[in-house]
Amino acid sequence: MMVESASETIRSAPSGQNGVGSLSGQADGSSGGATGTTASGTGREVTTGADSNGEMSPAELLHFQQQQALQVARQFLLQQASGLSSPGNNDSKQSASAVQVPVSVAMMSPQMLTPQQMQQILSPPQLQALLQQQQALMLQQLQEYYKKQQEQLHLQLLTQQQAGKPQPKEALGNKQLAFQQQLLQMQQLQQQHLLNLQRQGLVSLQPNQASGPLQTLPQASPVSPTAAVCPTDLPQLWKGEGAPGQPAEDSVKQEGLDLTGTAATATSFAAPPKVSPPLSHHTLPNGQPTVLTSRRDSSSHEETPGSHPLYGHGECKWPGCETLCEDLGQFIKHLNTEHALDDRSTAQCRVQMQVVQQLEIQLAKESERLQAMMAHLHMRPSEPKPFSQPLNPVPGSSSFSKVTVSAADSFPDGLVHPPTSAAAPVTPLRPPGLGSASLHGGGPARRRSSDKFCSPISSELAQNHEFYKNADVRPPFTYASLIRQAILETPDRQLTLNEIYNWFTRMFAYFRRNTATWKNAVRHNLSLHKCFVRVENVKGAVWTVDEREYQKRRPPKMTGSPTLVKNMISGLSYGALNASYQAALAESSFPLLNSPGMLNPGSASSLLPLSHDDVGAPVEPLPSNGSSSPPRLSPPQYSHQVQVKEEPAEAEEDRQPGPPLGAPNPSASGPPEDRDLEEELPGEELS
DNA sequence: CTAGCCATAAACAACC
DNA sequence: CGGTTGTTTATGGCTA
Repeated sequence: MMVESASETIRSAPSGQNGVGSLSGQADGSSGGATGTTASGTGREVTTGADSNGEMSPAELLHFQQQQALQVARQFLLQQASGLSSPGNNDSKQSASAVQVPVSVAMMSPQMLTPQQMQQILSPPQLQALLQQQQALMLQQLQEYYKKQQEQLHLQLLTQQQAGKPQPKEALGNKQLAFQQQLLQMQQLQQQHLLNLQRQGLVSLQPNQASGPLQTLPQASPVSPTAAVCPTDLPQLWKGEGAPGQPAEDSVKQEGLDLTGTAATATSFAAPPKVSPPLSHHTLPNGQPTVLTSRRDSSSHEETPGSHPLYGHGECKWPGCETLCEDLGQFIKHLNTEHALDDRSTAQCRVQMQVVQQLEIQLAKESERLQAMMAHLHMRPSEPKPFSQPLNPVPGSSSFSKVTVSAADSFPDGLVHPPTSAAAPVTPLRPPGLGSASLHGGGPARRRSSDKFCSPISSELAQNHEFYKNADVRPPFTYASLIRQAILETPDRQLTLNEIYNWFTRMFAYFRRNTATWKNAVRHNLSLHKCFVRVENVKGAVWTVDEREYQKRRPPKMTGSPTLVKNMISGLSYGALNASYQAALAESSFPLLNSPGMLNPGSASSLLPLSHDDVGAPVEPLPSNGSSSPPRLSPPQYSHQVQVKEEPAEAEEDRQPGPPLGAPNPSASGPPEDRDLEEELPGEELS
């Protein structure tokens, strides 16, 4: 994939390297500006527990504990990552000059660095040592975490039993079983990790434990595949590790292998100009406060509480280092000298980031599964809400650039760099329903073919609203559909170009970067597609959508067409994100979120807190407005608006699906309300 | 192999 | 003059 992207990027290069390079636009994109961090997380907590009872059942309690544990883990990972990102950022300054390097590489944001690239950056032995270190470390930490969680669970279960709450024994038993399995899953996760490493020949641990025990998930047959899939996730990322042959890779490699040369290259992705202060600055303040807490957790047994996250057991824990340091002071010194801001450190950070991301992904998966399980057990409506804590300051429409990002994350270029770290926790979360819209191709989570036309976009969007908003994932929709969506979400169904831009950035973390690119694309689409009509308005020119036109060109394609999806995936970004995304796709086995329709209405609705109204849209089953299948284009149109608020619009929308435009598509001319459209239509229609 | 779609990049023109 | 908004054209990947 990376190769693909590379070639793609390069493709454009020939036309004018200079031009391209100077086009700051490129810089924009490459530097991966603002990102997930910003994300506004409309804390739209759709009934987390408000549903029914007010008291907390043991089950719920358990759930919370689980959640908490997961969050702790998440945060821990996050910290791990963020702690690393800073030094990496520092390095970027050096690479400023090396921007000429493979644009492709430069274009990648840190988190997008593929293992292959790592390889290029680091010498094999280095890499290996590094990885081993990392893995060992991570595993250790994970284990600790799991242990903890397990304890918690046990405790909880005990309490439950003692409390003797009016709980059907049977149910309890089920739960226990489920949780135990979940625990096993978690453990398996570790094992898988090990396996993968072994597979790569990176680690030589005994596989003894790696005999995957539970495919015996309680009920969900369709779910089980997940377990099977997991193991492939990591390799996905680390693949190519040992494969010497890969042609594409070779070609890339030729461009430079030694640290000196390539490392700089790799770093170039970052910001060009000056970067934050020296390493010392980061490592200390950065690591101390945050990491300390988690650290204490995991290493309480034998490490000095006040120690540096990278310092333990009297030695430097920097990947592949192991230098012995008598005390923290010495360690700090060592850190500043040996692991100062240089290409190598940067590269190593990346590797670490990858590791963290992978783990994050896994964690997210497991936690999702856990939720689904609990949901199934009626413990509570599962909240697909993936990201919970870290990010999500509400995106002030304008105060966007300011975003709240840790000092370490902000970049000199003024952009908020997608702090791999910060982004990491988010990205791994796969869009819950993603599979649905994007998997037409053929995942288990298939949709009725007719769905193709049915604007999966709005529902899709609604369901994964949060996800796209925070994760730096490219939405699987075409520009055209997105633009349309943006416009339709407006009360008067018209937007100025700038407003459209804003919508994009507001709704998708992905579009907070590469601005030059997608804005151009948006404009291009607006001009190109007949379905977009420009209207002179009081306040200038606004764009509207000609539904009929849009529908016309609808059939052949479809939002989330395989092609598109594929493209998007490949373009997704070379990194964990991509991995997670793909994993998600591959893992279409997640029935709970992918296809609500597969569940009984009851549970389904409870499982999709985002907006039950959406459920109707994507899931055909709801004949809500009569002719809902093929012609109905409008409903989804925007019934979603997860955000809620534009009541008037909604009203309008509702109207549409119904009699006016809803049923007969081609003939139906927009609802009478569309004065704007009407204006346009005459001319446009004929064309 | 071709036709359509789609994404990107980029040149240009008209405005502000 | 520089940025924004719109149009167009070119190119290449994909899928049916």
